[in-house]
Amino acid sequence: MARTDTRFRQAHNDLLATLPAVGGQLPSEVELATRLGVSRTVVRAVLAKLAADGILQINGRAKQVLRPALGKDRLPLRDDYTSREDLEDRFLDWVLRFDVPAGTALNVTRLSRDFNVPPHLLQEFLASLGQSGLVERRARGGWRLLGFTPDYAIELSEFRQVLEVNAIRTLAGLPESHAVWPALDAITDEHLDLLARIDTDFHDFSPLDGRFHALINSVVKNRFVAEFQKVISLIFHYHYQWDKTMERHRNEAAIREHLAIIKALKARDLAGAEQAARTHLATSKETLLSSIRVHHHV
Amino acid sequence: MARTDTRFRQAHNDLLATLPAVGGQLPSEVELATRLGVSRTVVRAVLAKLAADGILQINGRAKQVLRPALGKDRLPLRDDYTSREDLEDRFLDWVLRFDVPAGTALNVTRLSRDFNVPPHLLQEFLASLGQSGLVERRARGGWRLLGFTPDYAIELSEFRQVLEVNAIRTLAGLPESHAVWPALDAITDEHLDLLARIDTDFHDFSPLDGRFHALINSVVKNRFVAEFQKVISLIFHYHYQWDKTMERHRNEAAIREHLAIIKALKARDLAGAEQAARTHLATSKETLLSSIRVHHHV
DNA sequence: AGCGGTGCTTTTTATCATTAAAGACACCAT
DNA sequence: ATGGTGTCTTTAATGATAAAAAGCACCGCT
Repeated sequence: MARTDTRFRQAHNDLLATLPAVGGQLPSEVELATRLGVSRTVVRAVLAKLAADGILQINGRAKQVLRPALGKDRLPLRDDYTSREDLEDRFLDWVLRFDVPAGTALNVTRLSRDFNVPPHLLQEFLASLGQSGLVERRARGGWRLLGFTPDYAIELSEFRQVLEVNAIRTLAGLPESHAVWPALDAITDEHLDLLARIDTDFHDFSPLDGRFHALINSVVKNRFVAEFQKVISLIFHYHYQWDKTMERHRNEAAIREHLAIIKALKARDLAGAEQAARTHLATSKETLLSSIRVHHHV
Repeated sequence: MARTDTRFRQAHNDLLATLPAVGGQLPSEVELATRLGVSRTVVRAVLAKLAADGILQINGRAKQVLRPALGKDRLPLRDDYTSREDLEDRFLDWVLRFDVPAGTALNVTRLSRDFNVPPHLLQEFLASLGQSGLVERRARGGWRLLGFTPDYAIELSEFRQVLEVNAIRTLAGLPESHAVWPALDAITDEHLDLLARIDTDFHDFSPLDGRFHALINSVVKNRFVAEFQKVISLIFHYHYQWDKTMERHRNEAAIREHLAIIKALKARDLAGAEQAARTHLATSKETLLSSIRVHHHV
């Protein structure tokens, strides 16, 4: 058919929930529209419905409440579609977790059913993934999953290294007054804190790692870098989630590598910092690769 | 309605064009499908149509030609939609050339009419542009053009510099036997050749520039780099097309900068090559920026 | 009995008509 | 004059639908 009337139903229920007492008046359509966050068209449809249900009496600009709203006046909402972000998460989860072989043809209909989104949005989502190289348009219809292969992981890691080493260089050249320095101090403390309780809390490392790399990269103000950083952190983050081998040991080592980078940066030792960063990124790359290999051999 | 039957019509006409003489036989459906590049379903539809038109007599696997094909047997084709590549070109052309202000809301219906593509494909195209930062999804429907602003150009140039300096570093470390060295020699000659006839042929520089940068970047085998290289060269290339100020002088200077980079590379002078590359990229950036400014003030 | 072939069915995708929603404009009432 | 409503136009999301692809089963010929 056509667009869903979710918007209308939502506004309808929202208005019912905040209805004035019997005999009270409702404000103008424009104000209601602002309040409910919808267009006047929707507001008018809701008002018409309420009038038809005998809840309101509408007469020009007078909108008097005739009776209180009952439970059965509420309009049922269909369970909502998955949001764009959820979709991204769930799709990556599917690709990375279930080890979908490279080259698999993607079935838009099936996926959209599984992920509970209109096919339309899935299509758009796949198109937006195009640039990340995980997925490809087939010549005559449909999509092909290129997959999260070792090749892919290597190239992603190398690209990450280029970006991050560049960030380190930029950072090392920043003046003392720059906000990044106190932020580095703060995150150093967080690292030391976690290190002290690493035996029990090593799971806390993943978010800290994310914030550390985000901080480093934040000094490069560039929309392209930022865009890629999103893909990168997404993928690395996902792998942290399910590669449990040697997790405690790995995380402790990574914390020490982070601290080495920070130490060199604070000493304004560009060469040292760059070297430390390369070491750390190489470790990350190996971790990522080994987790793929382990996964592939399960 | 539904899918267009362009595929069917095309196959129909193609088959007519290669029809054997009267009395001859057609090969199997599978073979025809391969030959025409379509599925068997389409082939069968075509054969049925030809039988209905009295051109073929079909009897089990015998497909005999009854009469030659006439001009009026050909099915008319609707003028075809714009291809994906054309769309990309035309869209960028529109954005860059007509100086669409940043923040403009894009009208999918109108654009799809103007560009002669189904709205559907335009949607997909806009989604795929998402990553390049030129366009953004609005909260409740529609798209917004973020536009090709000076900010955008600066960040693009900086990103380009990060990638290309990295390529230069990689290149300088390659062994003598690597194929890039003879390729560099060859492109050096092309530069010298163009330099000799620069007064008349300065228009030939743009493609040469494209090939030079592509060669430099070709040593980095990375799908993410390659992806971005496409965006970058597209945009720089577009600007070359219509910024005619000082074109001859600019191009001559650029050729000399290219030669300086090559010279340093061949001397394995990494620092020198990097410096020369930075200089050249800075010039490029200025050119791009000034062409935007000029354009904005027209 | 095997294999090249066809008949038929089942998916799956691209397109389009339809409807919800947004926005614009003109007019009305106070 | 200003805040409001009535009405119309435009636009985008959605589901129905037709085209194409892919799969399955069987047939006939050697």
